[in-house]
Parts: sequence; C-alpha cells; structure tokens
Amino acid sequence: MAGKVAARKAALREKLVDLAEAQIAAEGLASLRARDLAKQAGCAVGAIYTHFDDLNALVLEVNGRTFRRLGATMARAVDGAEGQSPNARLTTMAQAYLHFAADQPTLWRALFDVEMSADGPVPHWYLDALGNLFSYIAEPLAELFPDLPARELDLMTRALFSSVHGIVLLGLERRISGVPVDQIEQMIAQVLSQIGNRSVS
Amino acid sequence: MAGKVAARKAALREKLVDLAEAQIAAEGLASLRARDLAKQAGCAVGAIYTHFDDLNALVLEVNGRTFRRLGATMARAVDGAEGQSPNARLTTMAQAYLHFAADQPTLWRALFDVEMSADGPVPHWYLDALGNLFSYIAEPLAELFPDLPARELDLMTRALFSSVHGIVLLGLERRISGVPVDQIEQMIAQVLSQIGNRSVS
DNA sequence: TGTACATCAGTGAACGCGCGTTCACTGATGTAC
DNA sequence: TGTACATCAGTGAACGCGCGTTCACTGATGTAC
Repeated sequence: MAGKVAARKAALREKLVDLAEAQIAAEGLASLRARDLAKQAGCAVGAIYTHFDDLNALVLEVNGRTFRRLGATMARAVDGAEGQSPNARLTTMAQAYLHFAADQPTLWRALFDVEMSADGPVPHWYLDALGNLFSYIAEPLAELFPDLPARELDLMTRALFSSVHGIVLLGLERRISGVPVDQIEQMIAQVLSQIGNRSVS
Repeated sequence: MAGKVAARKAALREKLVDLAEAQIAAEGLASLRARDLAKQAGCAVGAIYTHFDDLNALVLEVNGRTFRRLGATMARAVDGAEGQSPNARLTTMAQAYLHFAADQPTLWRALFDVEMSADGPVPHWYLDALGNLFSYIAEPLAELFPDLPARELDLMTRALFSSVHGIVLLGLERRISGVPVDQIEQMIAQVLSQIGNRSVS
C-alpha cells in the first residue's frame, strides 16, 4: 500500500496548521510556541521542522488560509451588492471587512503582524491577496470617478482601503480607542458616504 | 551642597530616557535592551530600576515626549492654517501628521505598539494626548457639519483620524504596500477633499 | 569644626525563564531482487 | 513469497542564546549632635 507514509505525513502537516490556527485565534500570534504545538499534535518538536522551514513559515500558511477566507467573504459581499450604487457597494464591502476582522481579531491581526519582524521579502501570494482585495474596491470607484486616470484611481483605491483598515484597526483596539462594532459601522458609513459626492461650491 | 545626589540622579534618569529615545529612533522599539542602555549610560543594569518600575515604564516616558512633540507639530499646523477652508485645514493637519510619522517612523510606531502587550490599563495621559489630537480635527469638522449632533461629530472625528492614520500606516509600510511619501500625501488629499462636499444627486 | 551614623543611588553577578532550532538516532514502511 | 537493504518521517534531549529583573552589597553624600 504505497503512500501510507505520505498520507500520514500530510495529515500531520494539516493538523499542525489547524492547531496553529486555533492557537492564534484563541490567544493571538504571540502565544504560538513550537513545543505547545507539538504537544497538542502528539508529535515531537522536531517533526514541525520536517514540514516547515521555521515557525514563521507555519504562520504564513495560517495567514494564507485567513486571506482566502477574507477573499471569499469579500467576494460574497460584492455579489450580494450587485445593482446597488457604487457608494452602497463600497460600504457593503467595508462592513464585510469590519465583521471579518471583528469576528476573528487575532487571526486578522496576524495578517499584518507577521513579517513586520522577518527580514525576508513578502511572499508573492501575500501581495496578490492584497491586490485582490484592492480590485474589489477599484470597481465601484471607477464607476464613481469615470474620468480619473488609472494612476490616481489606483491611489484612491489604496487610500480607501487604508482608511477603512485604519477605522477598523483603531476601532477594535479596545485599549486605546476601542468602540462598539455598531459604532465602527457608523464611522465607515459616514466616511464612505462622502466619497464621490460632487461639490456644489 | 544639598541636592548633589538628587541632581546626579535626575541627570541619569534623563540620560536613560534620551538614550532609549535614540535607540528606538535608530532601530525600533523591539531593539531596546536593558543591558545596552546601561552600557551606553555608563551605569549598571540595576540602576535603571532605581528610576523606572520596568522597561515598559521607560518606553512610556519616551512616548510621552513623542506625544508632546506630535501635539506641538499639530498645533503649529493648525496655527499656520488659520483662515483656510475647513477642508484645507483638515488636509494641512493630516499632512503634518504624515510628515511627523515619516520623519521618525519608529518613534511614531512605538506610540501604538507599546501597550499592545502590557495588560495594565493605558495611562490617562495617553488617552488625553489622543483626545488632544482629536480636538484639532473636531474643529474644522464642526464647521463643515454645523448641524451634526455631538455624538456623531465625535464619531466622525475618530473616523477621520483613523482614516488618515490608516493611510499613513499602510503607506509607510514598505514591506507590504509601501509608497513614496508624496503619493501618501496625494491619497490623504484625495480622501479629505471629499469630506463635507454636498451631494447634488 | 569634627565625628559617628544614616541614607540611598548605584553595582553587577546571578536568577529564572522561555524559546526556536538542531541532530544523531529509531523504526516503520517501501523497494529491489 | 521472502529476504536484505534503503528511505525518511518522526524523536526528544540538548544546544545556544537572549533577556528582564532581583538583591545583597558598596560607597559617596548628607545629617545629627
């Protein structure tokens, strides 16, 4: 029965990612320990390094999952908002982003906290995933500002993403400026409703 | 000559804060080490704990300085923008915030990175300093939206601060979505110029 | 002014802990003949 | 089918390192008389 070893190996690998994900979700990225992970997985510490170059690689794997879920969430939001005004679509997407972050704050934070420390280059798929998020925003914006040059549309896209990200980030930061989720919703709505309104002055 | 000891003590304390500030500025908050600090100050490690409960207290002291400088920078920006339109004033202040962050990224980041880890409550003066920043923003906003209830004006203030903060944060994050400072300026201007424009639709 | 004592800033070796990663080894599984 | 050998996932004690903080001690300065 060839592949018995390979199957076991794959199973352990997945188990490790599962457990790391659960740990980050439960107690945050900083709480992840190689030894704890091995204990929970029922294997030796060394086994982790048969599957991943280092712990950071494992975290990247978890983040990959999180990004995929986030992408799917955003896609659903876009689908559900078809036919709405560009502003409404932007708001719908931003609210989806907010709720994704609010529902799993530690996994969400891990997306932005990992390679702060690492020195290696950010993996391509990271930037791809981010670019993917941007593309959802770019569409309604292009509709709102049909005459905007591509370069400025791109800047506007990043600016809006960053704005919403900032509102969610500080809004969820209980210790500093934390605020109930429904108020964060209002903040997002307030800002996004302004976008694209023509000036009368 | 009474006070000779006290003077020496005060001098060392200040020296420690100076050195910690320089270290954070040069290599970031994470690079701060009690031993290095003592070595640079020409004292023993233990001496640090005569002046501060722990290293975190020392960092808070540095952050206090940074907040004061940031406050002064914002105040200057407000002064220099008197007579301008509310939107222009908002933009001026946001640009001041951007340049402050861009000029001393690690000290700026330290403002938001410290007590993430610590469990104790955020010191009052921290929240006061933040409230102070908010107040600068609230003023032009109140002019733009004279009819907005106080509660919503407060939300709007936080929302705008967070937006600008988010744009600066991700804009300066070279590794992920970094962008030249002048493009960050444009992003801020793009977003803020939209605020308060009356809808014609 | 001089002497005995008290204070306390500063000392630095040592404590205590946590952690990622390695590596010589094992044993179950797979392969070759 | 059976035997000898090869592979490699997994083992876990040990390595190596870094770090914040403590504490018994010292010595210069200040105080009391």
